[in-house]
Amino acid sequence: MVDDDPTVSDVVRRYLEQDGCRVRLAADGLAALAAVDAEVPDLVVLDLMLGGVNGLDVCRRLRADQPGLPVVMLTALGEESDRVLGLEMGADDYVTKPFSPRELVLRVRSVLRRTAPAAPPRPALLRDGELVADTGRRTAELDGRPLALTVREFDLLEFLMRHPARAFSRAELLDRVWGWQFGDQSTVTVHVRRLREKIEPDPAAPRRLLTVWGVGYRYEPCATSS
Amino acid sequence: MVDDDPTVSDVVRRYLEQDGCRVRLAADGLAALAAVDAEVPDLVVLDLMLGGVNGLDVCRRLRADQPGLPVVMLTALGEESDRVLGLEMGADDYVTKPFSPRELVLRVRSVLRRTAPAAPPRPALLRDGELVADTGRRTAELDGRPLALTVREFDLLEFLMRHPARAFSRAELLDRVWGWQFGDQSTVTVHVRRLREKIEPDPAAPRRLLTVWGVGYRYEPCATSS
DNA sequence: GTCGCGACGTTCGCGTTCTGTAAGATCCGG
DNA sequence: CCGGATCTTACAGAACGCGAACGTCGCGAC
Repeated sequence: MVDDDPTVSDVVRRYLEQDGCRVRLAADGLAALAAVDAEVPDLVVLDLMLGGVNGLDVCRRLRADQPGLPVVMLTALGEESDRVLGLEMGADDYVTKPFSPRELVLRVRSVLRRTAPAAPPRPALLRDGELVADTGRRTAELDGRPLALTVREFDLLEFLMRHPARAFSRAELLDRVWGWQFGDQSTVTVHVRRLREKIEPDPAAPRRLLTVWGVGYRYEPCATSS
Repeated sequence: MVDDDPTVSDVVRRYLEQDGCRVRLAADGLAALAAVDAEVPDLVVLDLMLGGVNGLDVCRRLRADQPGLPVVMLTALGEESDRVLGLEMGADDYVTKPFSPRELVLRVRSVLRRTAPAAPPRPALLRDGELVADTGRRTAELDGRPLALTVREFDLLEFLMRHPARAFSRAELLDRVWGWQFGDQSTVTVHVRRLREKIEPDPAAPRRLLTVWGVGYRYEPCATSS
C-alpha cells in the first residue's frame, strides 16, 4: 500500500487485513520500490498523488521491475484522461477518491482473483495434431519443423490454444493478449493474418484459426475434429 | 430487487433507475425466482430477511439456477458471522441496514463493473433434439451438419433457445436481442424468416420457431421431453 | 554514430457479406 | 368477405474481413 497520507493508509490497511491480506505500507515512491524489491507482494495499491512525485513514474518502474505484478491505482482524479493514462500504464484497476474502503477491498479481491490463477503461467506443451507450442521455451513447430514466430504471434497462438473452440472478439483478444483495454482492433486482424501465414497450409482457407463473422476469431483444434 | 417492504423497494428502485438501471421488483423469494427465470437480470439485490423465509435459501437457488449471476445482499444483520455466511453463499457484496440508497447504488455499480467483463461470455451448449447451439464458439448445427448463421441470426436463436416455450412480442425481441428500445418491427419478422429458412426443414410449416398470431414468436422445443 | 533489418501498429482500397427497409403477396380471424 | 397481421422477395447501403503497403521504433552490426 503506497500512500503518503497515514490516515488513508491506516484505514485501508485495517480493512485489507480484516479481509485476510498481509499489508506493507510505504509512504513514498522510493520506499515502495525498495519494499517491492525486498519482498515481492501479490498486489500493489498505489496512490497516484504522492506528495509532488508523480505516481505514474513509480508505476512505470514497478512494471519494469516486476512485470505481471498487479497494480490497483488510487487517485483523486476521476477524469477519463487520467483513467486512460493509468490503464495505459498497466494498472489492473483503479479507484477514485473519495472511495469507500470496502470498495477498495472488493477491487483488490477482484484483481487478485483475476490475476492469481493467471499469474503462474506454468510452462506447458500445447499440442494440436502436428502443431506443438512449448510455452516454456517459447517455441512452436509444425510437422516437426520449427516455426519462426514473433513475440506477439506466439502470445496470440498460446492464448488461442489455451482456449480452444471459443470465439473471441477482437476487443477481447486485444485485452487478454495485448493487455490493452482499448486500441485499434485491426491490430488483431493483421496479427491473425500473419500468424495464419505461418501455421496454415492455405492461409486463405484456414483450418485452425477460423474467422467468426461479425464476432472475431476462434481456434478450432485440428486433431479432434468432431 | 427482492424485498418484501414496498417502502424500501420503491426508494431503491428510484435510485437505481436514476442511475440508468432497468429494475424489476419481487416481493418474495418465489416471485424472485420466477422473475429471474422469465428474464435473467444482470444483477440481483436480495434482502436476506424476507418475512419469515430465509433469504439464504433464495440465494442458494439463484446460484444453482444461474451460476455467475451477481448478487448483492441486503441485511439488517451486521454481524460478522452473517457477513461471512452471505459471502460464502456466493454474494458478491452486501449492504447492512440501515443503508443509504446512494451506497447501494455505488455497490451495485461496482459489482456490475467488476463482473460485467466476465459475465457476458458464459459459454453454454443449448440443445434441442437435433438442433445444437454452442454459444462459446458461436456455432450451431442441425442433424450434425453445421449451420451458417449470421450474427443476428445466432443471437436471435440463442435468445429464443434460452427462453423456450415463451412468446415474445417483436418489440421485446427488438429490445432484448437487438438492444433497441424502438425501431421497425419488420426487422424481427425478416430475421425470423431467414432463421427459419436455416433451421426449419419446411420454413412454411415451422416446428420450432412458431408464430403466435397477434403477439409475436415463440420457440417450441422439438424434443418431447419436459 | 550510422546503417540496415525485423517487428509492430496503422491505414487504405477492394470484394464480400450482412442487414434494415420497402413493397407486394398471402394468410388469419372475425 | 374484409381488414389487419404476417410472410416473402428484392434491393441498396452499411459493415466487415482481407490483403497489401507504409511509417515507426528498437536493436544489432559495422
